[in-house]
Amino acid sequence: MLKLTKKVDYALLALNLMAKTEEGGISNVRDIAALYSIPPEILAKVMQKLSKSGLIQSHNAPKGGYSLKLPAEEISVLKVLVAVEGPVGIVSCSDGTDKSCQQRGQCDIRSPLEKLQNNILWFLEALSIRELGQEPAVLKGVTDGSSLFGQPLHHKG
Amino acid sequence: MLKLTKKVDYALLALNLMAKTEEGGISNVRDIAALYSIPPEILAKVMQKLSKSGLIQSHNAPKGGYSLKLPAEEISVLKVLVAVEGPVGIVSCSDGTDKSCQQRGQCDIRSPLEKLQNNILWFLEALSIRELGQEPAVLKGVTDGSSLFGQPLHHKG
DNA sequence: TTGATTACAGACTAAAATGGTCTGCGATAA
DNA sequence: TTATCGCAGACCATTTTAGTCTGTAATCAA
Repeated sequence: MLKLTKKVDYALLALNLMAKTEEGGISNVRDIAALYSIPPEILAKVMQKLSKSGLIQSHNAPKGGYSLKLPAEEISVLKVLVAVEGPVGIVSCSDGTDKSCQQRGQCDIRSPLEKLQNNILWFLEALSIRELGQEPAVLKGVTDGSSLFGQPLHHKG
Repeated sequence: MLKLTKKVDYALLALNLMAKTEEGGISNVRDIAALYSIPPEILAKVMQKLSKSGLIQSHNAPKGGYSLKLPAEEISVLKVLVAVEGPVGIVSCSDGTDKSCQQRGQCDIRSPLEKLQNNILWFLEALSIRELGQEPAVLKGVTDGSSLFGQPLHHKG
């Protein structure tokens, strides 16, 4: 629960690798899969989805493969996630999946949960695959939760 | 993916209801299940887990049921989540589930993902079931992502 | 022109997580 | 002593996730 799928993992690993290669560099599925011990067929599907979503560019030919279609700074983790797995929602009534929620009439916690979700989405959108491959220090503004709130509320850490 | 389970939904609905009843009030499974159209057997299991985790107190008798064992302000959504579903990790290598990650040797995105996860956990810990039942305005500090960061980074909303 | 190499496409199966059902036991207060 | 509540766990169905298999299409180089 609340877990990223392996396909998303694979996509992030691949994109992180591509972000580190020189501008316009081409990587192919076989090599990436071998490097990370990923089943090539799975990675192939994942890359095709990224391609269809316009995040990467395919080169269908010998010595071909994929290259980033956008600067690494403009490819957010959220975009990757949506490209690979579709719309994201921490509760099913918020991603268009659940058409007939049994609790809808009586549900009185939807609003805060949706706000919670918005935060998560915002984080995912703020984090690019460029930052993904950088050292922790660079990520401080995005991912160090300890400085995010004015008032500590009820958190005891 | 990245979705809360229905059991967690049910737990939050039940706890939110209990938080709104007067201090020390007792609610029983049958009534709560009926109110929210939840299968009673499922809710029963969920409540038992909450009880074992010390979040609520059981009263095993006629006219019995459950009452909050802690003030609603001190029961975080994260505690509920862990009580019902166990340890939380957005990637399996970070919750103790995955003992033999194939990518471990080559993985160079673990650190940022774990920081991302820490943020999510922090949010979940900062949000209590008391806030869960209050109007959106009260939640501004916790759940309005638009004011959380100093620098906007690459987010375009 | 042919063949090796790459991506594209989708059916299919296996495994795991999730959601839900069923049955019986134990505690307690009226 | 019995009806009402929680406790416990086996069991099954469904959905999601992960992975496999087969074949097609595009492109470049020999």
